[in-house]
Amino acid sequence: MRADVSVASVSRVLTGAGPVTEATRRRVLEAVDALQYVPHSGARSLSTSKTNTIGVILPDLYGEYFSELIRGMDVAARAQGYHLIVSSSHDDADEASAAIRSMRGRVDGLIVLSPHLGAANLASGLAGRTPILVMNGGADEERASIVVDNHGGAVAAVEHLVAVGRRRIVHISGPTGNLDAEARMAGYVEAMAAAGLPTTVIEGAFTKASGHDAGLRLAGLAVQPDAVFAGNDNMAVGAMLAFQEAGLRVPEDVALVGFDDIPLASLVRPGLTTLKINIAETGRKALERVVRMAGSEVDTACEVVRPELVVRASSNLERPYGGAADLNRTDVQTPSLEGEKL
Amino acid sequence: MRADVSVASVSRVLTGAGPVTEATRRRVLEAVDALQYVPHSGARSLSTSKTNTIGVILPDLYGEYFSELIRGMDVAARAQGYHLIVSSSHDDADEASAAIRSMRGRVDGLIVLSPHLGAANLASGLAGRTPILVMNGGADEERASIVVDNHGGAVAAVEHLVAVGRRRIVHISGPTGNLDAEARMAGYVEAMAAAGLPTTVIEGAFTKASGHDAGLRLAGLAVQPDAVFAGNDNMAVGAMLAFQEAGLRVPEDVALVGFDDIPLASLVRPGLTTLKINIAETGRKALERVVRMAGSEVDTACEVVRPELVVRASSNLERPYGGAADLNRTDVQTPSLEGEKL
DNA sequence: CTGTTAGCGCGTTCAA
DNA sequence: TTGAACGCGCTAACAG
Repeated sequence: MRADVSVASVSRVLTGAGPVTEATRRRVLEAVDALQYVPHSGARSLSTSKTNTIGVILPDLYGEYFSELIRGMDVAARAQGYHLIVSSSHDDADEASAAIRSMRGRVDGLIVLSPHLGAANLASGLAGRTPILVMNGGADEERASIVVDNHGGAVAAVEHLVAVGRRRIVHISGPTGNLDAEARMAGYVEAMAAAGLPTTVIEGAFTKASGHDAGLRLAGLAVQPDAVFAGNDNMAVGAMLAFQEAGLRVPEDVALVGFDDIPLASLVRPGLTTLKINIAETGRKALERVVRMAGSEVDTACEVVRPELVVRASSNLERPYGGAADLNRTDVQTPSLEGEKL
Repeated sequence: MRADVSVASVSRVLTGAGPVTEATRRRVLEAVDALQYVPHSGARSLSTSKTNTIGVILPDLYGEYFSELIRGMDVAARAQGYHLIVSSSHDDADEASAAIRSMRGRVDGLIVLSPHLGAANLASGLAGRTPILVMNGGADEERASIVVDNHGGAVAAVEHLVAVGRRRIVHISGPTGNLDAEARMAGYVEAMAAAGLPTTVIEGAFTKASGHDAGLRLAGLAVQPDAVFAGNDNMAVGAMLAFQEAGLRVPEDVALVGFDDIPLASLVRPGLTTLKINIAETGRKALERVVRMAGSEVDTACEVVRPELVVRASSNLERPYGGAADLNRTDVQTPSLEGEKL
């Protein structure tokens, strides 16, 4: 060794654990500096069985919902001294399951958002005791999870549209098989029934393009709807554009409500009424919980995120430009999240 | 061992290397299945000194530019059997440098986008021979890099605005210290000089909010500009909203050009004229190059991405709704990228 | 307080 | 073809 010390002393100095004399400590740091030595975190992980890394399994990275979520997780991860490893674009359960398996020995915990992964896949996916937090829409009694109150949000959306005088309210749903989508649709159906109104559902795919398609079809109908509740903001924005291209006015002819409150929702004209989920904040919570679980804290709670109705101009005749003030609003309270950088 | 074989045989079966009898091979696979055995990738990495992981160092995850970029990288990574580990929110060189250091032994290569990191920091950051590809705006003679032709793009923007009859063209710049921002501003200044026009620059921060602020200031001027070239789309959109709130019409009163062609650019009304960078595609290329470098292929090339002027309604009186067709367009050619999922 | 030693879980020599 | 031993770089337990 450059500093005439053993590897153990070096380890002690670098990890900060164990007793070291100030003199040797200085010698070690000096040598580290001279040799440009950087510890090999892979080897450290093998020795400590701690990787300080959390894996995130996503269906896809497209759309602002997921990028916001990852941003929230990443900021929290940095604060906790953790790294984030992302894995997306899993089109089926097998792929997602393989992705989970390949994470073994690489992560201390997992956050799973892939709706393809049922409880069975999760159990078979990882042999050891890798903590898993699921956020794929299905409430899980046994496992740590975060779910959005999709049903309640959808009911609030319909009730709002009814309150502003709409009656022919159509729902553009998310894809079948997606639990979030199905819960939102169920809430719509129930609330419409409660209001004594007939239901109409067009299936979308949570994408802007599918919302656009649905909007064009609705605009071409003999009896057009006077309101649309879309399963998410992405589709709502697509539908809004379709309506505008077809010469329909929003909200005068068709009121529009989305779901999620992605950043884009407050930027489109008219501003989009939606059910706000504090996305980045939810990501932060998820990461902090899984980190605690990695510290062998038991956690089988199912946290429910309740979306909040944010009324903007798309469903409100009295607020033509509502939402502009949102530009300077910071949703997440963490100081480091303030402002919006490139 | 469950299958009465040595660890070596198991290794041979699982890695596919080395000679194995069909009989033992079957026994091993059977035991693997029964035991729910999953190889420990961390240990494997230590042994092979291959992590199959690429690290991405970002200044921040905010905004569509970076999420698109990561998406392109992630898709390519999966295709190559690689994982992606992201690390963002490094506000200064020290933090970013620390982030790089903590990646040692964790990744096979690095893609660095932090503009804070000069060549010096990069060199001192990683001791060993971890391949690094830089994309932080500065052309690097020695190192593998991908740079955008910011100067050329800015010149094209100004020439376009001049061609459609604008004269009082103001630039909203990105933050000082950001190399991309500075090159775009330089291109603006040069092109304006070539056209014999006076320059005005307002400094922004690449954020929507800063573009909004700049827009409000410009709208309040005694002599308002008849065109604005913003350093990126984010700021252009912010300025567009500010103009609309101030009662200015785009493009009739003020034409607007952005930079990047983020997905939002074709969605705002009017559609935003911009300099298109195929963001996801650029991310894909970056990942593939760094993976090749990890396979000890030497690469010190500096690839230049030339942005393409996309004219939409924000600078064109004859195309009030230009950009709607973009909804169904797929920028990246990879099949798995088609459509736009939640 | 410090140095020596034994694993962490794998891939990879070598000898059998 | 297979199995036993070694080493990847580090930390944790022990002994000095």
